[in-house]
Amino acid sequence: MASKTIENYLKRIYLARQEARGKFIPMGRLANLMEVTPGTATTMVKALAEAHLVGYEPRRGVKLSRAGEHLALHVLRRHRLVELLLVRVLKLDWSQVHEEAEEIEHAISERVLEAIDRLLGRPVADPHGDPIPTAGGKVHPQRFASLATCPLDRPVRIVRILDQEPNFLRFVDQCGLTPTAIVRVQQRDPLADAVRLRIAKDKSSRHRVLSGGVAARFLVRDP
Amino acid sequence: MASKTIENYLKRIYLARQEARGKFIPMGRLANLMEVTPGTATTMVKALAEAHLVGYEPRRGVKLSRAGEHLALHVLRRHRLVELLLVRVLKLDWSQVHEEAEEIEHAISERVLEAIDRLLGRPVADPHGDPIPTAGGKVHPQRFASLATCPLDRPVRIVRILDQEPNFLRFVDQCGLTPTAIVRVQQRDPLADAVRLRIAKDKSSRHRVLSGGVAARFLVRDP
DNA sequence: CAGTATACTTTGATTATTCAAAATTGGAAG
DNA sequence: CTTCCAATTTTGAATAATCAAAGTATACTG
Repeated sequence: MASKTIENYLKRIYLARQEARGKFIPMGRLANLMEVTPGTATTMVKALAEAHLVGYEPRRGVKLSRAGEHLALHVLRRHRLVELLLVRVLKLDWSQVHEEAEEIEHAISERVLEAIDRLLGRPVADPHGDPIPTAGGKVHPQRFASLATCPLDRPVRIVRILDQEPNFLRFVDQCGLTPTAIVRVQQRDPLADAVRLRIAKDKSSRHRVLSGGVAARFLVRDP
Repeated sequence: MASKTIENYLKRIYLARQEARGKFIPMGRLANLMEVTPGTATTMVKALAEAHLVGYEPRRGVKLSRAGEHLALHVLRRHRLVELLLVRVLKLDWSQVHEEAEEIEHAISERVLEAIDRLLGRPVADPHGDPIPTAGGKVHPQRFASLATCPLDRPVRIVRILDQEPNFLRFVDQCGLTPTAIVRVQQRDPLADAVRLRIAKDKSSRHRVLSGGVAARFLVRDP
């Protein structure tokens, strides 16, 4: 059985690979993500390599092996189904479930996982819009535009938030920029790095201005 | 924060004290319950004593301190609320939830616990009839008779099963001797160590014979 | 190409939890 | 009392995960 620590390393490596499309994750980056010293990351990764869960090349970095990716996807499945359970059944706040799930994901068996999946009706995305891997370890590849790249003056639906920071999510909630919300980007100012948008369901119908970096964290598609 | 291991030691010590009313639990007994070697139990208990969670007297045994008992009750509360969630919401099998909860109990926060408690409507007992400690750490002291001691030829309601073994619980389920079931003890034969009873809702209305030891694991009260 | 900064790896140590096996002790049996 | 046994405690060692700090390589800079 993989320990909690091993599961977390694999999950982080998987998620890091998403962002930076390069095959190898440098050790410094991993150490940062895991909040450990670089030496710890090196030691741990060498152990993971022993267990054939990752490929490791000194001074280049790590990447997941087939087995490692499979395990990472299982952890992610548990994480995301738990998040959804916490929101939909236990009515927990959207912005808090990530940290809760971070612990629970290591404690639930296949049996409980299946029960959650059944109860929720085989959902395909968690409360942040992150796709839930199947039991077989497949993820539907999403290729969405973001508020930083979608066409101007056309309504789009927010489908995913690429950030789990409670503070950020509370802000998102406040603005009404949650998944399923409909918004329209009115203007982008590259020099000011500003994206100006209007939120559909907002009674006050206020404008909102986000930086390009923040806007890029909202994935959208046609409503 | 108390580790999973510490929580388990405290929980075991608490539960062991229930059975044997003597104040101190001998180390051998604890080592057995924890499935570790005696040396391990001694080491661990000395650490717990350092942390003022137990009182330890060499060659006499351990007992919980006020703080230790408080923590033990918190763990038990988590365990039992999780069991009930698994049965009532996730529809897991009665006989399996104990082992599942054994892991999950260490992973849930106060926030999640409160959400479960609310969702379930502040329940007072888990699926086995075991009382759920309050958030403040109180347990309503139950003083029930058992099938080994209750009056003959009078209907009684099963309210609690003092055993979590999946095999035993499956058998209990099969017989229909689950909590809330109404039964009547027809006869006790001390020499044969046999308790003969009839189950009310059983269509076949069959008799059932249990040993005295097994009968004592069913707590009952007036229906 | 030499010199240095940065990123990475190694080394030596620490904490938590465990085991196996040797040492001890407290009382039971003679 | 002495002897012995069973229950404990002690000792020495192992594993997992971590850190601090020293050493090494890579790449950048002039």
